[in-house]
Amino acid sequence: MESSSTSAIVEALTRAIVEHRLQPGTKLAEQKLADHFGVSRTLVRQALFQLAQNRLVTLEPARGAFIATPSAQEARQVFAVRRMLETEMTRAFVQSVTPAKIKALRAHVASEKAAMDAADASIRTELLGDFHVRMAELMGNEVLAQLLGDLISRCALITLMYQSASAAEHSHEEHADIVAALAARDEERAVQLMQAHLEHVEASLAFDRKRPASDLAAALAA
Amino acid sequence: MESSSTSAIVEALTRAIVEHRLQPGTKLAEQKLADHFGVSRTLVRQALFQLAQNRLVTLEPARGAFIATPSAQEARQVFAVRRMLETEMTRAFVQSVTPAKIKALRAHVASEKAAMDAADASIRTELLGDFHVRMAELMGNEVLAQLLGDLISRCALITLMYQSASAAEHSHEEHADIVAALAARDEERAVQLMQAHLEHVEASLAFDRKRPASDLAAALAA
DNA sequence: TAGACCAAAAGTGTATACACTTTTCACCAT
DNA sequence: ATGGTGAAAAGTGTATACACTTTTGGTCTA
Repeated sequence: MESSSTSAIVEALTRAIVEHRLQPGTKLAEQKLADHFGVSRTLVRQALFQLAQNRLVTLEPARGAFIATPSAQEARQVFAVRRMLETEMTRAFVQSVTPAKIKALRAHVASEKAAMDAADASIRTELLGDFHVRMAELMGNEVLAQLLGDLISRCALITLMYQSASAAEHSHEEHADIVAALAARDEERAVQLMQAHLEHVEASLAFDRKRPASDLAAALAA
Repeated sequence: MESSSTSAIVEALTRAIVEHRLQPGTKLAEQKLADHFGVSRTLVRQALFQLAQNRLVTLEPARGAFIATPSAQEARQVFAVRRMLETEMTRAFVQSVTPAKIKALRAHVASEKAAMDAADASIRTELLGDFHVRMAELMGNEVLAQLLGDLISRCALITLMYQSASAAEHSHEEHADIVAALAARDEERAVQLMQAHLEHVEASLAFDRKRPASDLAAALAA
């Protein structure tokens, strides 16, 4: 079990969704995916089930799988959970901070800075999300890292659906500020900055959008 | 898709695991499960995949599915995440407390009290876990409720593996104290009590156990 | 022209088939 | 007795088959 083929499909589709190559609402026809990946529908179905559990895909009985279209309410709930989790994660991080961890975070923020200038939006989004996952990983808590990773994947989908024109692209600077507070072991300031950061990201969303479904073959070809 | 058969199997197995009728490490043979539920292996496999994502089951390639045996490290990580999440959940609960919500929690604590005296241990465990899920549900945040539900299922498995003779069975009283603090809108006290409660539960575990695998057919017959 | 209706096409849901891997166990050698 | 060997049995991994549902698209009717 735990076929590598299945997880390869899950990863390919997750990337396509998180990198915004597949629009919410897009139908994921099993046979088309099977043809594309060169496997049978069996493996595709397993992958779709898994994605449905991650809430990136919605399964409608007898109708098929679609890229999820999270409601504004669900979006707010996801952000509320992130605030809860990351507030306390930040506190715990300060308690167990080391020079090596700060160095790792600074390195990540540096790579964000590099991506800011040149690369395309999808890579930026991915790196900005990874900052939070990296914090969790550095705490050595895999359960936390996995959980937060899932939430942040959902956030990528939410961002795609509701991002406003002036999306908060000062996230990178806020990350840098958070790292500075962590390095100074200033717990209250770090928590404050993290909460403000998450509120900014959420506030930058415009909960009144609609976007067209995208072309399956074209998105996966990339 | 999203067959009701599959979710029925998931629920039956989850209950069997959480209620301690299936011991960690027990092999879950696909054909035996298929025969028991009167379906084909296809549906059983879907259910096992889903349970693997919930971390109640471990899939070993070409060897099959087994009831998960969470390590002591994983157990501590799960509890650490619960503390993070529930600390902030408690704060938010106080912020949005209403008489109706307090009433609902009191009703739950009352049903715990009733179960304490008579019923068997598995029902007690289930009710004690449900208290935390109920809090999440009352906050109207389904994302939070689902997440916490998953974590608490894992805790049930952990409790099974590592519970000591003198398991903290004053959880019920601690729940009552928490509700009292919530009703008084005493945020700091409520948070304090919740953190202490989770620490007590974790502290009651003996991280040095081993238990035998259980008999599949007998456990599911119940 | 617009709408209802129905058959064909496409797609999903479950079972089954088959290849390949792991486990079991009888048999043999030491 | 003990430990290794190999074939049979059991079990998993993937593909395919088939029943049933939804969608499509054309035709008929008002």
